[in-house]
Amino acid sequence: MSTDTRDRLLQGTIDALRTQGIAGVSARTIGAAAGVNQALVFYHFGSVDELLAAAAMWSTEQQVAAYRERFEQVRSLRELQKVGRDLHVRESAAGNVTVLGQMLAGAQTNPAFATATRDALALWTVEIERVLSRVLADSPLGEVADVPGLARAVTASFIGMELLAAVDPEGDKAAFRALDQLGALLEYLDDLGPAARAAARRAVRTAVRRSVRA
Amino acid sequence: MSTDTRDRLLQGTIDALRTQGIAGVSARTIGAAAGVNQALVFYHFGSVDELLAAAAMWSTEQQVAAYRERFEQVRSLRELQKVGRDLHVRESAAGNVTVLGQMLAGAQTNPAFATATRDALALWTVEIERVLSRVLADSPLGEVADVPGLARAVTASFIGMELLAAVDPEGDKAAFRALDQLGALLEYLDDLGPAARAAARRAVRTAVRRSVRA
DNA sequence: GTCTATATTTAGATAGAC
DNA sequence: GTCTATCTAAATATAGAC
Repeated sequence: MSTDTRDRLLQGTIDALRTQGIAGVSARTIGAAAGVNQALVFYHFGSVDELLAAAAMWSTEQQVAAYRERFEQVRSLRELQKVGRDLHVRESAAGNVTVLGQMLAGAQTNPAFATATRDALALWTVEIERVLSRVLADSPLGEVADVPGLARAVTASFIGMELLAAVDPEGDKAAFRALDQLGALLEYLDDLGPAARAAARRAVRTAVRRSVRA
Repeated sequence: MSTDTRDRLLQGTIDALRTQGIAGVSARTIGAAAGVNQALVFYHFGSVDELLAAAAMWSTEQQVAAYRERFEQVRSLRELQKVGRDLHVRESAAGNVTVLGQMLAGAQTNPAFATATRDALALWTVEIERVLSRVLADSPLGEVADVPGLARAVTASFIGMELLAAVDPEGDKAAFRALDQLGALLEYLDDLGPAARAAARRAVRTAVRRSVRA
């Protein structure tokens, strides 16, 4: 069946990307990973690049869908951190996030990849935006925070950490610990009294104006 | 002269990495970018991979050296953010940080790259650690913060943002704005009274214990 | 030390049999 | 729709002339 082979090729592309990286994928490595003939890459997707772009979206859609329910249950920054940590540990082992890193690397010099990767990343940021705006709703940060910007920063940082983890596992652990501390500091602000919260708000607003000018 | 050709090859590798990406570099593209014969890659460095590894270190050493003086003059989180922002704008245009992203992508599936990239990243983190420990010296965060971890988180996030910038410039701008706000919030903590600072310290310590258990 | 020439392998892509 | 066979281009790497 056709749909079956298409899906095998999409999954094979992800597997090849994971084991060979963007520099090592080819119609042949993909075909081998998919268990089908390499010529089918061109029959179904036209070119290797188009298959890579399609696979990035296909894979990310699945990933995001798998975490959507957990995201929906998040009610605090602490819980969001826990989901992020779980996601990092789990997908680091599975290597699914690395695939986005590979696409992102390829996207730097390939406009078609850039479009596909931006679209795939958007699937994550939309989800994170939703969680962040809920979680930050009644914190001093929430009233002034650029939530879409924060969501993008989180996504970009996450991918950076994912890439780092492969070359420096110990450094990656230390980095995650440090980010936990940062989250704790932000949560502390939620527990402040009204006067202190107003002061924090002013501090953030001043910074926003400053960064707009810069 | 031999040293001259070696340097030309190293610089050519960086240029090729920037314009072709890790998936597109080859002895020929490097030779062309360096203005020398492709066979010299093998004569001087043994293989394309070894040249890539050498170039990552060579380039990062230069980069870090170019920013060392500015880092040394940083006395506050605000100033560190400004240097980071400058570095992002400048090197984003020059494409020098992207090179580390390309190496990092290649490192995911190539142990030799992983070693070289970890060493190159270490040059940045050492520098950032120094600045952070100075800047955070008398903030509540500084007393409990995992400064080495924070330095690695900063480095990883920076590279992630750099990769993001190429595929989504608007999203990248928004992300940087959001991080500025975060910095402002942290600076606000420095301006708190003794009682509030003690509370913030406790909040962070609790988070550290929690994350050690997790 | 550098270049030319070339052996060998692998990649992208297509034609045509089934 | 899928596979075999194959063309062409490009890659790594080496031998040997200069």
